[in-house]
Amino acid sequence: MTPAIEESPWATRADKEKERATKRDAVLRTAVRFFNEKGFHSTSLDDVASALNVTKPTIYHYFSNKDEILFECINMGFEAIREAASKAARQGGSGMVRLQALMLEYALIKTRPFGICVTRTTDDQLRPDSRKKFRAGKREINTIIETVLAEGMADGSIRKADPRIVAFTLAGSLNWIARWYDPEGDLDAQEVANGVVDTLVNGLRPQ
Amino acid sequence: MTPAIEESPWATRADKEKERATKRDAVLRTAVRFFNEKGFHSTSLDDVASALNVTKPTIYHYFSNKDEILFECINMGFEAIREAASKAARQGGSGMVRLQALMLEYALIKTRPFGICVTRTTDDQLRPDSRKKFRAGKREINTIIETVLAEGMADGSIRKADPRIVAFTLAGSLNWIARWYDPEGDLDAQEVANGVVDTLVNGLRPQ
DNA sequence: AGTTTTTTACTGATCGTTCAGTTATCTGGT
DNA sequence: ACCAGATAACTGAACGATCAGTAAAAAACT
Repeated sequence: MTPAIEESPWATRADKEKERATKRDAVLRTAVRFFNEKGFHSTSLDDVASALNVTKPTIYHYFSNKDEILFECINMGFEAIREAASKAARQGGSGMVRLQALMLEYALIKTRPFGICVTRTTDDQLRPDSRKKFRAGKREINTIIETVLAEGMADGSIRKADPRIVAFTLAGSLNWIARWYDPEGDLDAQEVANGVVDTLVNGLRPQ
Repeated sequence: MTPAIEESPWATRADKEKERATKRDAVLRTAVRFFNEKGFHSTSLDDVASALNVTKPTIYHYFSNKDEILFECINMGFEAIREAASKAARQGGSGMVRLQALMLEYALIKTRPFGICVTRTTDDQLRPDSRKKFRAGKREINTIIETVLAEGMADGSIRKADPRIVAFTLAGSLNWIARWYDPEGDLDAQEVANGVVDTLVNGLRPQ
């Protein structure tokens, strides 16, 4: 083993790889902000590049095209939802309890850049290949919700109805947060999440 | 008075104006279908023109630019919602009753082309001027919902909560229909509307 | 003849993408 | 310790395709 030497000014291979990953990540984070703010089509790679103080071709060192950048942003959002789902599943409890936990996390994700990006992206913005994966991802999430719903209806913790329609109703309210939530506004993300989920769980009818 | 003559083969001024209006309308209807299917940016005016068996400059005879076409599509959607709102207001009843009527109509509109277009359009697709009007229209509709909600909460027919959050929750579920409803699917528009509204009114909790 | 409608042919701008080349850093052989 | 070749990071400049939008002429209509 090499003895523990004082700091070397030279980076190790691991350091270099980490730096590359960091830069790649910075591209995604900058890009997703532009996409959410100006829209995908109205964001040029020059916008992203100059915000990072580099030139456009530099971006092509880390990504092979604009489609890939968008797709990876979306994937970050999907991944967050998947984690929320497995966390909710792990915690156990009735269908209703698990669904509520999932919805609260889901709502929070929809106030954050990558989550917002998933909602704001439409099929036509992606190339056929990514579009397929995008659709598959949306179906996957829809299935997760539908499954928990069906379980809750089976165990009596959730009112019985067509799980397909209910799933879309929930997804609609939650996804829509990505279209109206304002971090500068006077409602913070947690208040929004609680409020939306409460409305969905208890409905409009009094009592 | 001119006597009632037999049919003249020449069109009257009114006929000409009507024909022009019909053609203008056809452009909107064709355009909105493309916008909804391929997205605004991915739809070229050549697409629209050739679907109508004319060339692109013909479209410019009826509209001054692409932005105007999109904006008028949106306006048709807004107009439909406004009508639904005033119809619900006219019918009277408790806040809950009027809100339910509004939501059912709203849901149906979101299964139809111009309604879908409103949901699918994002700020960045419009020019500054239309964008302002678009935002104003969205605010207007939001205010309508919030007002009925507040009235229902005041008269006790709707459970009390923050009307802003509840309004967005409802709008989310309803608008989202525009993103998932499939006219070819096995659920018809009325079933979807009933199901979504039922879920929102009664919530997930049993009983 | 004059007006409306439509077309042909073209322009101008945007922007994703690529290419050729520079600099700096790293690696392996001596 | 040194050098040669490879590799990574990055840039300036240009290409190619797509479209929105326009000008001018032809066609249709009254």
